[in-house]
Amino acid sequence: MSIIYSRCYEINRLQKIMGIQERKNRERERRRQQITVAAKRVFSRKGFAKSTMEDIAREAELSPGTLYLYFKNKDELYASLSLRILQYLNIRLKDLKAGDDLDPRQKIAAIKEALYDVYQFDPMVLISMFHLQSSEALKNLSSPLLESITELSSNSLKIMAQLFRDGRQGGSIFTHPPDDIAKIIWSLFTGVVLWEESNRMLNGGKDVLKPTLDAAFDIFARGLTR
Amino acid sequence: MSIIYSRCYEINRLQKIMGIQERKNRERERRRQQITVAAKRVFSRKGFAKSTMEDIAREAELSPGTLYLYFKNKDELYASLSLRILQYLNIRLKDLKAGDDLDPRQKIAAIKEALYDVYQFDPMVLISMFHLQSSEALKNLSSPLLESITELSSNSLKIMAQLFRDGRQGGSIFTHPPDDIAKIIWSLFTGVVLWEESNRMLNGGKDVLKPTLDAAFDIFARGLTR
Amino acid sequence: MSIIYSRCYEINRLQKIMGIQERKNRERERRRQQITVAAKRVFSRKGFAKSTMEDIAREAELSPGTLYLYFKNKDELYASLSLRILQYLNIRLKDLKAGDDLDPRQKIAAIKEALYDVYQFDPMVLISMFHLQSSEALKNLSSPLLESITELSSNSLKIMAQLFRDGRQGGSIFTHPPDDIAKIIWSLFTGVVLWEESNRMLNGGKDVLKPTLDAAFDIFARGLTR
Amino acid sequence: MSIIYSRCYEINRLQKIMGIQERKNRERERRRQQITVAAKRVFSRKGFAKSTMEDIAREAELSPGTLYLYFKNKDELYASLSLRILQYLNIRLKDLKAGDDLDPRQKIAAIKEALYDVYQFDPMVLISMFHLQSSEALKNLSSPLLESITELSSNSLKIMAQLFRDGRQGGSIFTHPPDDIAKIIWSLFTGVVLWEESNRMLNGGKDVLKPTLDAAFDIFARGLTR
DNA sequence: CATGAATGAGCATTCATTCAT
DNA sequence: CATGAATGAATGCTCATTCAT
Repeated sequence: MSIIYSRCYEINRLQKIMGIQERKNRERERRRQQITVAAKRVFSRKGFAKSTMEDIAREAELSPGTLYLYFKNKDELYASLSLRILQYLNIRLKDLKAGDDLDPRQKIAAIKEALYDVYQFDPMVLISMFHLQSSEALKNLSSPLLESITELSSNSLKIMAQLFRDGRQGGSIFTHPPDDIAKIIWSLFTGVVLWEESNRMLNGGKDVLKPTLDAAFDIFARGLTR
Repeated sequence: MSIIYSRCYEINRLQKIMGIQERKNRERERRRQQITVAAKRVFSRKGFAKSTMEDIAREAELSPGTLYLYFKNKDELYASLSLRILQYLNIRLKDLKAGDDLDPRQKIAAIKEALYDVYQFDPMVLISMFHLQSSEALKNLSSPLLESITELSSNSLKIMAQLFRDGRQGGSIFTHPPDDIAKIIWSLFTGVVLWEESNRMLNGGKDVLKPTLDAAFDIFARGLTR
Repeated sequence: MSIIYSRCYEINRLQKIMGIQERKNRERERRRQQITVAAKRVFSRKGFAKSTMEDIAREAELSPGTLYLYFKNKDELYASLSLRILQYLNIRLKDLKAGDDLDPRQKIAAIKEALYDVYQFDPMVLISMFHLQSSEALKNLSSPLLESITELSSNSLKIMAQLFRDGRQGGSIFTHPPDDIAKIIWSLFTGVVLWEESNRMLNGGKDVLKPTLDAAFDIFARGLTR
Repeated sequence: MSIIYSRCYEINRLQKIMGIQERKNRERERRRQQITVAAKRVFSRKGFAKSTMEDIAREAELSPGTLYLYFKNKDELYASLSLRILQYLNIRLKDLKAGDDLDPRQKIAAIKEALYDVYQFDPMVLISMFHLQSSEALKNLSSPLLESITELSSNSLKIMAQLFRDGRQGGSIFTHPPDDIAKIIWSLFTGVVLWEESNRMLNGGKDVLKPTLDAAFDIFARGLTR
């Protein structure tokens, strides 16, 4: 009898383990998203420093305590926003590199589009990412998160550099090493975004990021090949 | 002792009668500088968010209350740091424009030096300025200060644009309008500074700002003229 | 599989029909022990104030909610630890009193051993019991638990007093009433334990409880009889 | 002129420094007392764990922030209560030792009075001191405070031991070393206080500490000399 | 002008407890 | 019975700002 009983128990347990774990994980990921989305909204509305955990909790229709079940602290919650955008950048660049519908030169030209898409993907968070990166907030992050950020960041740069290397084998002659080019392109991109952003904040006015970005990359591309 | 004391009184009275307004003003300006310098030091040491008004007061060897006699609030105190650097940038660019030892082409090349000097002048504050500009802190500033900032900022851009216009009359043919070029150059500069800064913070490592900046401006300059 | 499943159902039904109340009770008591043991371990490791219900649940390999099926609240859970030690003390003293291998004088001498055994039985919890007894925590306890504690406590004192009364009939002449002696002995015991404990915490050093306790009881015994 | 001026300045400054410093210190000490008294009252009323810093601030008719100008944190505030009582004990014992109106035997007998006075001085805080000493709270204290506590504590013990040593030279023959006697007396004292305290808390009833203490010390004294 | 003690609103974080599953 | 995710009140502590002296 005890054998049958324990078997029943086993079966139930197995059934539970099978289906439940993945549903749990999906549920958990959904909650994280829910919080992330709320955080982004609050942050856009009230600014980084003025947003409180309670604001975010209210926006997410959760209690403050719940936030801490999914994020270690406020800094990590904010950092996780940056993570998402870096992941997106990474994916876009990987796809670009892997794609076979473009020749090396075209791929290089397409980097600009990828970067602009990143901005489109989440303008506010992109801005905040610059905040984060140049700030003391980095010191409070847990190492796994910090490592993810640095790795994604350096990975994106590496892919860009590789695209330039491929371009060189495709016949282009660049004036500078691919690694340098990659990081300067990224700097140019962030610089323009920041400038247009602060400019719009100071003077109001309309969004002229796209044309400015086009001009900047146009000049840059022209100066790049010899 | 009482004799000395009464004499002191006389002297005070005389000083009052003389009533030199300008000395007052100069004195006042000296105090502001004293505070500004202290703020900069504290800020460099402890980071923007972690610095308190009391820290600054202690560094300035003043009391917290005194800070508020010279600055409306913490945000204005910090913003005033940015002001100084913008003033420096402005002066440097004005001098460059007014100088007659360089021809238009050389002047354009000298812009890079001017920008790098701005960074040298006060690296930490330059970083913080980017923070400030792209942030909610701008909303708390009093209009006079905000106007000063925007005016200095736009003025610097205008001078740079003018230098390019002069260069055009000096024979250079630019691919883009001088105003656009000016703002893209500024963006490139800030972007590179931010990148190198955050990179050093994340990965440690040595300061390679200068070579990166050289490379960036080199590429850019090459792409600029046709 | 469905066959097995339906059989499981049968078994469950049978179990219900058999409905052994006592097994339920024994099971319930086992769970309480499981929790109590876990609480003690956590408490010893992290200290009274720092231990959370979740810590205890994790240690007991149960969920936090389950703890509340067996204990009304955190205070009661902790109080139940004290209960166990008082029960032990009670049993030891009862046995001592009932035993017929010692004469009255020897029994009195054996009290010291009993008390020391209580300390050995669970040092940390004994300490915590003093905390509890002299504290506000008592106010939050439910009356049944509180009554158990006071009853066990007073019972132990009564047995000790009885031992002294027996000793008087055995020829010893005590300078003070047995009830007073009993409570002073208990006080001496707790005082020495607390002192050695705090001393070890403050100054580090090795455990010298036993010799101190011996000396204390030695002096006390000498002063007791006339 | 500048000499006279600077002299005037010096005189003013000296006058200020002279009178002000001591007044400041006295004022500061007064505030600490104010807070300490309030803390003691709140603590007596609501118990150690349930008292909040805000409660204490309200009782002291101050704001929460002010408390932190005088005490590093909650633990230190509470520890400072213990400090006062240890200081009192120390003074009482020093006076006892220094006094020349009692012979060595009488001094030893007077220890009991001193200890009882300590209890009278501040019963609640004495209790809390036992809490503190046997608890994890010790770990959070700053070293100066911790050192003061341990030093005062050990000092008191040393004085008591010395009194017994003096008694030995006065002709008394003790069964145990003076150091051991001192610590056992202290243990006996604290044990009795705790017992009576918890007993009154559990059973209500009137204060019978004095007679119990008398009895305890009576027995102990009798056992002490040979 | 300068002071610096006092303020008190504000916030991140914790954790005992509950309840739908 | 058991679970454990969610709760949300509670709290220690901070710090920009004020104001009586």
